Amino acid sequence: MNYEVVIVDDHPLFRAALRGAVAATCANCEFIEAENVAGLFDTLDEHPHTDLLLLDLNLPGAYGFCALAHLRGSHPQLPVIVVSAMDDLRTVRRALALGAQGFMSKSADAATIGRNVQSVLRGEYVPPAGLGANAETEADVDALDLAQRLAQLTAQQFRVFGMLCLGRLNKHIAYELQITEATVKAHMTAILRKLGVANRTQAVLLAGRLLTDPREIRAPLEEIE
Amino acid sequence: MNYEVVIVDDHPLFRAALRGAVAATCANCEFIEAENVAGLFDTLDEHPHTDLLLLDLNLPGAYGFCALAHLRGSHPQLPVIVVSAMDDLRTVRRALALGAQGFMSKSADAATIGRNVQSVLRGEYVPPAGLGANAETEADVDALDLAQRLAQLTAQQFRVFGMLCLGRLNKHIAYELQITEATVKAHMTAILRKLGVANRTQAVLLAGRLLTDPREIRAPLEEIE
DNA sequence: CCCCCAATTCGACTAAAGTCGTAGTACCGG
DNA sequence: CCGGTACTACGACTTTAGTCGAATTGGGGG
Repeated sequence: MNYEVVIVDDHPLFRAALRGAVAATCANCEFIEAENVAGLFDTLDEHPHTDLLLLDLNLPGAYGFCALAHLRGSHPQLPVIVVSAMDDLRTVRRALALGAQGFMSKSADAATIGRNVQSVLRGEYVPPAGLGANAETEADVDALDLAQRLAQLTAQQFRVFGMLCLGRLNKHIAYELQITEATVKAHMTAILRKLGVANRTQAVLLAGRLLTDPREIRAPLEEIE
Repeated sequence: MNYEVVIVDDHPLFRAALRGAVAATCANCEFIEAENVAGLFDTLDEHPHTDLLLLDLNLPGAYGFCALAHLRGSHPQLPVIVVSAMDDLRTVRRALALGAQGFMSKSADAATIGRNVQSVLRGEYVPPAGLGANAETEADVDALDLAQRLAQLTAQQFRVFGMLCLGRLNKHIAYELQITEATVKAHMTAILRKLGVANRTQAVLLAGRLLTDPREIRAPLEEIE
């Protein structure tokens, strides 16, 4: 069969490697590539019948998780496999919580990659082996909680939320979605409620915590004085 | 001339070495030393006319970045040179983003250190030489540009910006700073101009790109009154 | 078939955010 | 002493954000 596979990564070499690994197990695959989030959505507009998306999380601007959230709204049916250099438990959980059908470390070998892609193309759900074995740290719970709040959003609300994360005005969001500003505001109210925040600024801050590199978290703050 | 220079580092030997390197180019410098963040703020209270602070980032507990953020609020006009064992690009640009006037690697030689200190004492902005030389990616230039925009903020504007990054309303910021909401809005307008963005949501997004984890800047700024 | 529920949409209203002009103050060089 | 400059502060407007109530649509059960 003929599959359309979109690959998003900012490193041309890695895109090529990924393409090679998938092609080895899928002779008739057609590949489309993008190197950033903007390019990704352009590509999806041009190829509405994409069968699979391989998404790197560490894109320029670090909007990987936001893009994933946005995808849930704009292309709910499109299976996504997250390909990330960071493969710690927290990152994996957040990616899966945001609706990724699969997760692969960048250090995975070609055979594993090909196998996972095949599985997802068949409609399977492919979390990495070993997930669920480890105990949850407090940070994990926090991130999961956040992701689950995001998961409550409806499709349209996800689209609004995605543009909110780009700093757009309600007016612009309304124009993009072909609806009235009043409607955008209504969605915004629902989003704020579901995320448990008071205004759009706090919503963006909350989204920023999803983009946070867990390894960077430093010690608590009381002892400063 | 007589400069008061505060040196903060937890290793006595390194403090001595730093003192020697600076003294070689600044005969009349008076040195005050502290070995942790608490000692730093005590010292600054006792010596309110300090001309320069040499701050190690790798203090016990890794509160270096927190301290830097706190300093911008409590002692906005005090020039700070960050001295760090970690001199990767990410660390450098975060330090500069938080308002450091200079950055030196701990592996720098005495002559370089003395020269940089002299430059900063003259009011110059001294990012490390390596930053311009080996940092050619678009993201790096972007980050430096953003850091310099942040450095344009006045003391009061920085306080407002800090609370903005907590998601506070203008009303609350006004209450905290003991000024009118109208004044907060005026500061906000200036902040948005200097950062080159259109509204507070975009300002928060911009901050998120520089300060990977907003929680690091959060606490110190909360303690400013 | 009808009812219920959820999603989407919108208009009218209130609250918050942001702009513009202006004024006081402190500081610096001539 | 005086003019320029930068920071801070505020009031009056205009624009944007957010809430509330309500109408519409498109499915599932009973």
